Amino acid sequence: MNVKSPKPAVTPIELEHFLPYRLNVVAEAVSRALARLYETRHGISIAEWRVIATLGQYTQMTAKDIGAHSRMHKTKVSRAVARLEARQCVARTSNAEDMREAFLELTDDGRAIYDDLVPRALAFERKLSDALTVEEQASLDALLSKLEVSAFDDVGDGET
Amino acid sequence: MNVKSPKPAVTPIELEHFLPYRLNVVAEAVSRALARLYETRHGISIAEWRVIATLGQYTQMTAKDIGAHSRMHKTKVSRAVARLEARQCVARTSNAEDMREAFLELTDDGRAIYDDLVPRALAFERKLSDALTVEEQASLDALLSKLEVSAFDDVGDGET
DNA sequence: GTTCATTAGTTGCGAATGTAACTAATAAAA
DNA sequence: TTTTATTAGTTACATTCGCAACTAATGAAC
Repeated sequence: MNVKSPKPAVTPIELEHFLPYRLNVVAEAVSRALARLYETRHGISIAEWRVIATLGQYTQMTAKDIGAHSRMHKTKVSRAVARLEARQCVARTSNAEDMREAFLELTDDGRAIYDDLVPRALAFERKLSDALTVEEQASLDALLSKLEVSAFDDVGDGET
Repeated sequence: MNVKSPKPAVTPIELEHFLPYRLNVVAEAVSRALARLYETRHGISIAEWRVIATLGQYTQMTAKDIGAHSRMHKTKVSRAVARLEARQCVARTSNAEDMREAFLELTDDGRAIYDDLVPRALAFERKLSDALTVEEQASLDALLSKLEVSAFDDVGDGET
């Protein structure tokens, strides 16, 4: 009892190998690089890009559905759509059957942005995953899917 | 010339399989769940956790080194450290050899938080990667490393 | 030693974010 | 029909973020 407990000495975490940290660092680096593309070419944010991408793929959708599909908070969608509408990239048609919601579509301007960005975004992705073999790419896709399930379901309601 | 060019018709991107999007969604879900842990137990943010984790691992460091190690913008580090200092979790000792910088260390309170969070963070990670086999975990780690390199070096200074 | 450049760290500012509260419309209950 | 609950979407508010500009200290050039 002469040494005053020589430090709690928890085995430390090595941040560099801590999965949540690593995922975040990679995702952030990728997002940032991609955002630069959207921003410099068309002055749009990633949220705006996601709205455009969703409408480019599905033609017509409500804000709620866009949010569900692109996994964005409804206020984020609302504001992204508002900006895009102000810039005439998205058109709103209220639904006569349910006046709470409105169908959103790309305008010609919006589609022009989409058409311009799609090949570049794909090229970006290709360049990114050039570091991986085809098998690795497939593997990564599968692993991300598993993590996604795990992250949304399991984690977050753990013990405590 | 009777049809007015039947839509540009770029092959659309499927957002659900677009790597940057997927990485971001997974990373965000994981971060959010983990942040809830740090927040509810100790009222700290992820940035603050990263500072604590870095100091927990390396004992003493300057703000600059913390930023480099945990890949955070210097203003983010500065503000996180300021909050932690105000809460007596981090102590600052200015370097007599170079008065611009200061060495940072965890106080007892800071270390208590660290000691409390480390096993929980590791449990969280374990739970998360329980969805994967051991080989898959190793594979993911390697793939993330490759992507990290790719994202930081290659991409971002492409053509245009 | 004096000037100039660089570096560590902080702060002002505008933009972006999520929560919670709100509006307006629909649906369910009574 | 009238009340009550739910839903789509917007907005007020507080917080967070990164860039750019700043301060203070060090180092380099001369």
